[in-house]
Amino acid sequence: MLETTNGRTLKTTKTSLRILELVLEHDGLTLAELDRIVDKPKSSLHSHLNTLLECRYLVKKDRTYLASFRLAELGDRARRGDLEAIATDAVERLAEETGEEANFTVFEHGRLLLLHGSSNQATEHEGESGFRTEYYLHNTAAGKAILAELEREHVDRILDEWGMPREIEATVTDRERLYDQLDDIAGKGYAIIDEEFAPGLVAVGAPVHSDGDIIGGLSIGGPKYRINMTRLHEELADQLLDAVERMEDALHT
Amino acid sequence: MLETTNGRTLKTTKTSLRILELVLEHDGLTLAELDRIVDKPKSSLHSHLNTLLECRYLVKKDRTYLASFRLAELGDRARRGDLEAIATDAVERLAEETGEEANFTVFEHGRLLLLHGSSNQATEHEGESGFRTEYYLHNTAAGKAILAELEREHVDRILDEWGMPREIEATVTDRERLYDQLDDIAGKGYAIIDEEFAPGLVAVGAPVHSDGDIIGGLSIGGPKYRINMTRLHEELADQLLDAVERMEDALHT
DNA sequence: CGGGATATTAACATAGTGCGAACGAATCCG
DNA sequence: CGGATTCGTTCGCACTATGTTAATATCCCG
Repeated sequence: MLETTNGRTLKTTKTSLRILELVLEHDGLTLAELDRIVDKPKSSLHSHLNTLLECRYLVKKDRTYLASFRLAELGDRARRGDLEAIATDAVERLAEETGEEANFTVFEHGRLLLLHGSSNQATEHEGESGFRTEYYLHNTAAGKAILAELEREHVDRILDEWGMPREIEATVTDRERLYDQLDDIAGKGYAIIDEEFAPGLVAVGAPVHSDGDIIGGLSIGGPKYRINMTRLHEELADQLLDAVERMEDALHT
Repeated sequence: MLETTNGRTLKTTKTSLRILELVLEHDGLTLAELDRIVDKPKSSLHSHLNTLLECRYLVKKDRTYLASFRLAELGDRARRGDLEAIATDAVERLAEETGEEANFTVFEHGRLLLLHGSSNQATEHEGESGFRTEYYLHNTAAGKAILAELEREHVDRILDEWGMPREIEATVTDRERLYDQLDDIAGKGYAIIDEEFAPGLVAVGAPVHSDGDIIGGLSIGGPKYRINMTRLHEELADQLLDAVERMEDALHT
């Protein structure tokens, strides 16, 4: 699961995929609209769109290009069913036990992708498109816990690639300070965030392993007025680590 | 939703996507394995894999490339939530009413993709990978009903692209015979299949429209010993057409 | 430790892409 | 209703970026 960014990389494919993602994000685009977004000649864009059409990644309704339903089905195949089931169980049970919100995120390419969260059942991003599903490592509980287990060199590669954008005031944006925190975390096996991601939000997180490497992170969080630091560090951290252990056992088959 | 296959098409992107799909189908591939499947130099394949890695469509675990979880999330965005909900309702209700199996499929690029079927709850292709999710038009009830509504020229384009593979003995594989059937169907608004798709299976199907064009097809089917031709043509066809009407109303918002 | 398979990098020639511009086809507006 | 504008598609050239072959590096097995 290492990601090294060297080696040859095909620009044609890259821009095709970029265009695909733009169409996805905008829920459909026409050539002219795309032309306004991307600084490339119309004719070029046209070739890319046409290729994506022929490969059935897009569909054309009148003049606007839309993501195909086939893309959704391809995406489904990318899900590893067992992980999804196990993670969902773990999250629901943890949420139940603690009364707080639990999440499992997949660790991939230096970021965390939400697989299942207890708040929004079934991960349907229903309605509002503003729902976030991808997180940084430096400002999330599970993320910091994961970073603490990686070699410093790897941490650096990730930070180089993604940076450490400030989410709110308390977000750590200085590498040295983050390194210090990671050293603290390393022994405990879990990390916390204290309003570093969103106002009033505190959380505990820990990595989940399978087959020797980190596949994601489990976390519990809630409003600061309900969770004080002792509860976070003791009660919740314990429950979290138990849940992680159960998950890892379940994955071990 | 027309698909015309002319215009420039980028070979680089095409092979990249082909490789992506191969990785998907095989649930992970190593470079050497891929090399055995695809007749291209290893180094070329390597560039493609590397590009897909960098774009986060793949993930590398040891030496095998796997579809990323991010791909699954991208796919989710391709789903139009309203359609999914409406189709699911329609299918479940129809299955309940008739006691037979109902399906809704999306019409795209000359094929039908299963959105929801009453037999397997929630469209999870759990377990067996052999589960089919993509159908031809010429040997399915909904497919024939759709073809009957298209202009002959369009029908030809689709048949040219996909052919008319024989599924079992009774499958229509002759264009002229299919044309005749389509003429029959045209007036009725629904089509039937009689063991043309699978042994013992009969079904009725009809197109579902939204905003003027065909977006998919609804169908009911079951074993021939339980469904005789009169029930199929009268009872089930009626219930089907009612369900289609309800779906189209629901979609009209 | 060494041999065979596998992955990665390097260098080169040309196919294939990017580009600009010209053409057509819609669509808007007075 | 028709001129003007926006949008989509096609064409041909230049040159970049890809495919390829070959060499190097890494891994994995006994």
